[in-house]
Amino acid sequence: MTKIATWNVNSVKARLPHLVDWLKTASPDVVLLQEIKCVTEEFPRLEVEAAGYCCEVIGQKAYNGVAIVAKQKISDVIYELPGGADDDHARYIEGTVGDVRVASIYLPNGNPIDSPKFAYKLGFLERLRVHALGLFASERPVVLGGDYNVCPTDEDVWDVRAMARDALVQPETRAAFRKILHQGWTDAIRTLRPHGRHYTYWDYFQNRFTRDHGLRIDHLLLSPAAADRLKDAGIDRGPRAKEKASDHTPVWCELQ
DNA sequence: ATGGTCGGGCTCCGA
Repeated sequence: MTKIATWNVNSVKARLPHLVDWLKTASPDVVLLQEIKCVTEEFPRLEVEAAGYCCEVIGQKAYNGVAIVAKQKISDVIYELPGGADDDHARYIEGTVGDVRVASIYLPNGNPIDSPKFAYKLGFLERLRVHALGLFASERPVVLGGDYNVCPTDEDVWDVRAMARDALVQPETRAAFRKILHQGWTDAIRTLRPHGRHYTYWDYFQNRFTRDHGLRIDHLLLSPAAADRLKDAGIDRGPRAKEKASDHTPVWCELQ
């Protein structure tokens, strides 16, 4: 059994105790991290290795940054999403662990929707669609995990009215996400829990977590070869309940 | 009713 998780940690340095703790208690084989918020050289490699994990990292100063953390060695790594000639954001890393190709994706937030940030988000989704097509065609087990900053349906939003102007729920955003899904990818959480509210993110404001006013924006997309092996998936709210928590919590799946 | 709270890096940006 292989357990693969995605977690936007909102600063890997601020979250290091929580991360190491979760590696020990949840014992995932692979964790796809987003928003590490440090340059590559400052990633806490020694502490993660001491917990029994390898890491591959692409960071930048202050913002963004993604990593793959795995018990086994990580090979054939690429450190950016192809097709972004003038894109210097550290938002994509992809590598092979065992026989599974995994990607850690930090999709642009895209707010406000009348700014260039929204166009950048839609452009990134289109680049991801093109790249995902190649991964899909490989017929390998592939897991595209990350903070997609997309609420696929209204059921993934605690308050549709409050979010109406938000980039995470716009029809264009959802259409671009669906275009990827429709290649044949399986949304691990929605497949195992077709109904109900299963949030992965709660804003720091207004005690949103304790009131379960959240969003489902962190996703694990599985290629058919991976989906055939899907045994379980879940959202571990434990880390979000802690003091000094990230605003996101880990989402995981188990492949046989 | 456009607030509220984080993290990073340095007086404000991004989420």
